Formats: sequence, C-alpha cells, structure tokens
Amino acid sequence: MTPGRKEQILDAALTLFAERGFHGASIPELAATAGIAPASLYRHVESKEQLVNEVYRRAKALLASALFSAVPVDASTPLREQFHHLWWALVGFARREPRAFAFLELHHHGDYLDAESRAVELRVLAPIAQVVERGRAAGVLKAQPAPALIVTVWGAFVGMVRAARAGYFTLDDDMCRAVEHTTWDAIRGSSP
Amino acid sequence: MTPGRKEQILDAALTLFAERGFHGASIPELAATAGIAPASLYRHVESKEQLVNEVYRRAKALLASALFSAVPVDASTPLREQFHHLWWALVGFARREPRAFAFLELHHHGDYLDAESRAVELRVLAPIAQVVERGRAAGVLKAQPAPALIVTVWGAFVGMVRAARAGYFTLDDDMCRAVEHTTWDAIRGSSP
Amino acid sequence: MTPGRKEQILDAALTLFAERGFHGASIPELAATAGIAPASLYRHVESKEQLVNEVYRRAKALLASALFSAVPVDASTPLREQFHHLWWALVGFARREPRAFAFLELHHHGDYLDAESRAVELRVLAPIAQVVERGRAAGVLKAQPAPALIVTVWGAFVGMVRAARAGYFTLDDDMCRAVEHTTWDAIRGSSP
Amino acid sequence: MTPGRKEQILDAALTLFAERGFHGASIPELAATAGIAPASLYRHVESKEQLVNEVYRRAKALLASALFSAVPVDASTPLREQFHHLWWALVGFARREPRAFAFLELHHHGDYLDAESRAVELRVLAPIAQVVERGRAAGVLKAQPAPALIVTVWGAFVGMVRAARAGYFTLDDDMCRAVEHTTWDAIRGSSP
DNA sequence: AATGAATGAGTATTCATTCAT
DNA sequence: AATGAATGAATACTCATTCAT
Repeated sequence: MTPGRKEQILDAALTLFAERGFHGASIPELAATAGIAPASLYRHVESKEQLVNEVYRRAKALLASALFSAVPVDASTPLREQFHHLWWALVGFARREPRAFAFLELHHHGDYLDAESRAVELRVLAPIAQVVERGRAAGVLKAQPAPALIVTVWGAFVGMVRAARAGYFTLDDDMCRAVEHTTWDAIRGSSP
Repeated sequence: MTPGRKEQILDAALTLFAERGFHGASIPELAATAGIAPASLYRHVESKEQLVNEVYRRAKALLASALFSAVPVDASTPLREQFHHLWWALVGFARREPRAFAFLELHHHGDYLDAESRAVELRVLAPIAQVVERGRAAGVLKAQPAPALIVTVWGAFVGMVRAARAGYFTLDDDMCRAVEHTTWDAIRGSSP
Repeated sequence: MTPGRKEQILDAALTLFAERGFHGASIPELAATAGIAPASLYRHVESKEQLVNEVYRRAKALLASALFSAVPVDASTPLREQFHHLWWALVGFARREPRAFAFLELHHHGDYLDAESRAVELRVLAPIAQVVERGRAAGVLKAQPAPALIVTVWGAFVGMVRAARAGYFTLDDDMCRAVEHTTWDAIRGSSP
Repeated sequence: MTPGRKEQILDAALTLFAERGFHGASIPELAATAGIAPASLYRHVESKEQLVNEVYRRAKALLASALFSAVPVDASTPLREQFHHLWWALVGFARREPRAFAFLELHHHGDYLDAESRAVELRVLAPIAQVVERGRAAGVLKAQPAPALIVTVWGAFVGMVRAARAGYFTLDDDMCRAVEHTTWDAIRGSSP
C-alpha cells in the first residue's frame, strides 16, 4: 500500500549496511530503522542476502549513471576537459550519496554478493577506462599501462573521500580541486 | 605450554577478520582455524573484542615499522629517492603481509575498536606526512596543501593494492613502478 | 495470541525457581516447563533476571493481599480475634500457594533481585507489625520489643510450613490450630 | 602438603555456598576463594557435589554438637533450665558459625545432597525432641503434639536469626532473651 | 499489506572436569 | 602436591525466517 515502503527499506539498509557491514546489521535493526516490523520486511524482500544485493546494484547504478553522464558524447572534447567533467561528476556523487559511496567501498567483496552484483563491478569503471584509453592513444596521457593510470585516478579519489569522511578535512571545492590537479599531473603525458 | 598457541590464534584471527570482517567471523570459526576448541580460545583471549583490538594493533605496528624504517635518518637524501624508499617499503609490506593490509583497510572504523586502537591511526601516516612537508618546504613538491598530496599518494597506493587483490592485475614490479611513476608526477613540483 | 502464554511462563518459573533456586533453573528448563521453545520465552520476558523479579513481585503481592485482607478495618476487634484472622489468612496462603510461599522463602536475598523487588520486603510485614503494635499499646501483648514478638510469630509460622513441606507432618487444621495456640501464648501478656 | 589445604577449601565452600547457593557458586570462584587453582581443588575433592555434601555434614555436625552438649546428662535438671541451656547453645552456634547456620538453612533441600546427608537432618533435632517429650510427659509443657512444640521453638529461633541477618536488628543478648521468653511461654504448660 | 507469535540454528561465553607435566 | 592447558557440554540470549491471522 504505502508506495514508499520498499524505498524506506532500501534506504534503511543502505544506511545500516554502510555503517556496520552486512553481518553487523541485523534484520530487526533494519526493520526498526525502516519503521516496520521484521516480519513485514519479508513482504518486500526475499532474504537478507537478496536485500544487500539489491542495495548493491542500486548504489552501483547510481555511481555508474554519475559517471556515464560525465563522458561527453562528442569525442572531440579535449581530454583535460573530459577528465575535469569526470572528476567533478565523481565529487558530486560522493557528496550527494555519501552512504552509497561508503557502502560500495565496504561491500565490493563478500560471499553474500551474487554473480550479477559482482559483474556490475567492471562495467562501472568502463567510462574511466574509455577516457584513459582514448588519451593514451592520442598521446595526451602517459604511456604507462592503462590499469596503472586508472588505479591512480580512482585510488586518489577514493583516498580523498575516505580521508574527508574520517575527519581529516572537509570535502570542499578547494580540496577537490587540489587533488584533481595532482591526479591529472599523475596521468598526463610529459608533452606540453 | 605450546608456545605458538597465541600466535596461532592471532594468525587465524587476522585471516578471518580480513576476509569476512569482525561480525562475519565467529568464535567457532576462529577457534577451528586456529586448530583448538572454542572454549580453549578463551584461555588466551579475554573476548572477541579484545582479540580484534590485539590483531589491529599488531597489524598497525607492522605497517608502522615498515614505514618508519623507510625514512632515512639522513635528511639530505634527495626527496625523489626518499619517496622511492617509502614507496617500495609500502609495496614490501603489502606483499609480505597482504592479510594485515586487507585487515587494516577493512577495520579502521568499527565500534569494537577501543580508544587505544584508534589512536594508532594517526601516528602511522606521520612518516609520509614528514617527507611531504619537507618536500613542500624545499619547493620540490607542489604547493598544494599537504593533505592533498598525502591523500593522493596513499590513495593511489591503496587503489593499486586493492585492484591487484581483486584480480585486475598482479602486484608485480612493473605495475608498482608504473604507479610509483604516476604518483610521483602527481606530487612533484613543476620545476625541472 | 494464546492469552495465557505469559501466565504459563510465570507459572513454570514459579515452580522451577521455588524448587531449584534462581541459578539452578535454566532457561531451557523454564521454557520446556512452560511448553515453549527457549527463544519464544524471550518474546514475553526480557531476561532471566527480569523474570525472577516479576515472579518475586507477584508472589509478594499474593502474600501481601492475603495479609492485608486479614486485618479488619474495625480496630475495635479484640486482638485475640485479629490474631486468629491473621494466622488463618497465612495458613490459607501457604495452602493455596505453596509454591509462592516456598519461592519467597528461598529468594528474599539474591543479587538478581532489583531495588524495587527488595522494597516490597518491608511493606509486607506491615500488617503483622500493625497488629502487634496495637496489642502492645493496649497491654494485651507482652511488653517485649515489637520485633521480638513479630519474629516469634512469623518464625513459628514459617517453621510449621517448612516442617510440613519436609514431610514431618501434614498441614492439617489440628496442627495449625496447635501452633496458633502456642504462638498466641508466646506473645500475649500475662494478664488474665 | 599444606596441612590446612582441605580446611581452606571447605571454608571457602561454606562461605560461597551460604552466600550464593550450590548452583550460584562456581568451581573457579571456590578455588579462587580458597587461594588455589581450580585443577588443584580436585586433588582434595572428588566433585562439586561431593564438596557440598561434605560441607553439609560438617555444618550439621557442628550444629548437632552444639545441641547435644546443651542437654545435661542429668535428667533431673528442671525443664525451664534445660530449655535455657538449649536456647543459648543455639544462640552460641548462630553467633559462632553464622555461615554454617545460613548454609544449613539454604541447603536442607537440593538434589545434590546424597542419601547420607539427608539422613543427618532428623538426628539433629533429636535433643530438642527429647527435651520436649520429657516435658510433655512431666506435664510441664503444653499437651499439644510434640511436633507443634518443636516447630514453634525451632521456627522462632530461625526467624530471629534470619531477621538479624537481614538487618532488622542485631542478635544481642537482649533480643535473644526476649525471644527466649516468648518461646518458652509458647510451649510451657498453664500450671503455675 | 502488515504483524505478533513462534522457533531451529547460531552467538559469545562459562563451567566442571581431566590430564600431562 | 600443584597447576596450566584443554575441552565437551552447557549457559543466557539473538537471529533470520515462517506462518496464521
């Protein structure tokens, strides 16, 4: 009946799983956070495992759409600019959906994730990989293996968000710009 | 009597906690992995919480010693060289103690960590911070805020190790060298 | 649903706690006696400690009501008659609720009793104390300190019930009358 | 070796069993209180059950000897005087061995007591019964059934000690005398 | 659609006891 | 004689899940 019930459940699950992990969040807690009885939860969800997987796919989809929307259809856009779009798309995501971001970080492993959930993993980095490949081909990026470049970008970004969440600093524009700068220098080629 | 009992337990705990997290690893499993009965575990450990904390402190100590040993006493060493030492000390640690590395990544949050365990957190990054500060002062590194530089280095490193663990590539010398390269370019100053 | 569930549990607890004491009665036993699964017990009770305390308060309330109902509102009733009422009210209680009586005897100490439970203790002897005080004031009872009189009455009564329970005799009217007689002589003044 | 070892154990057991009951006192606690290791306890004692039984018999023996010594060999002693001896022998025991007294009260039931322990029960009240019987025969005591008289005396005494232990008053000479007085009046015949 | 009641399987932890030293 | 180490069985309690209503 209540149209948002499922939404409430997924939202509660996102929060609790992100905070305490899969095994640390119990069904009674999840139900209580969602404002319903434990038994009622099973009207909307098949099992705890199915629930994490659903949350996982949602979070990934959110991240993926943030990323895809950042890569311009027009391939002629200068790479530096593309990188800039990508970077701030990521920042936007981390700011808008901090719980989803934290959840994804904590759950990209785990026996409880099914095959389909794991599959999403790779697809998500595709936009980054695509930009990188194009840049390498055009000689604008370093000649290093693509994975080295990707890992540097993604790692620096995650490190920045984590540090902010841990309280070392706030995720303000200045900081994001600073790390965008270091990260771009990390991957760009040496030619002017 | 068996001198290695405690060691066995801490070892088993390191493995299981790293693989499944605190709540995902049960006492029966921990005991079985250590090759003893659940009840026997309590002759060596006060509680499950005390056990994670002990494992946590050990892992941090291992990481800390790897880092400290990498910073040369002689401050006149060129910074690029210092960075090189640091980088490969980290690589050495991640290779030698992959479980400790994974454990630390997964457990730097968590209600079950006591005050003392959390305190170690900051002390560990001190050597990196120290090198970075010196470099900034000398104009060898970028003028960006130190945290931005540190986060880039540490993030890229963690990203690399994680990606390797996830199976995207192996943590071989070539890959480590490649990311060392990108990372150095990320933080070094623009002067020749 | 089953409306008597809680009742069944409290009843089972009364029996087992009275027979074996708090530590001697286990949750599985309590649940089995109540005809439910151990886990189900916790839908009705918060913890074992809360359960004893609930049983304790119920038993005390039963005893208290038996006693209060025995003291006539009309203070002009001759004291011998009042004592008679009191005595047979006690006998009635011990006969009707032998388990409650046994339980109270065994549990008026114990760390597991909370502050509120202990508080009931004193209130219960109030009716006896009241009768005794009135009698002393009127010179119908001995001039001995009230506690000496109260303790004699209550002690003789408890002794009688205990001996009956131990099988030395049955708690029949003759025996109760006999001890009523001795006890009255114990406290009554020497005047005709 | 240490000659008093067994004594220490029995003493610790007396204390703990009296305070917390059989099931409430654990072997580790008993051993700790006795100042030895749990395993060492089993050098001196066969099992926890055997230990309670041993403590039980000791306590009963202590009480029995207090009572027996109070009944004068000379049967011609006036009964009031004999009662007086008996009463103060009991008082002496309750004061000298408060733990033994408390222990006996708490443990005269219990599955863990073996046949022999239970047997002691009856023998102990024999001296009281003997005095009572003699008094009834001589017409100095009430004509009520002997058990009624015994139960009154013993019950009032136990009630007094319990109340003192519960903190309602101290077991001083005045109080003991007062209750001796009420109790004697309870059982003595009506003749001058 | 929602839930109170119920429970088998599991949780961390303790206990009484044995045994090698 | 004494004990550290070990453990099977038990303890109080929680969980994920089902089902009747």
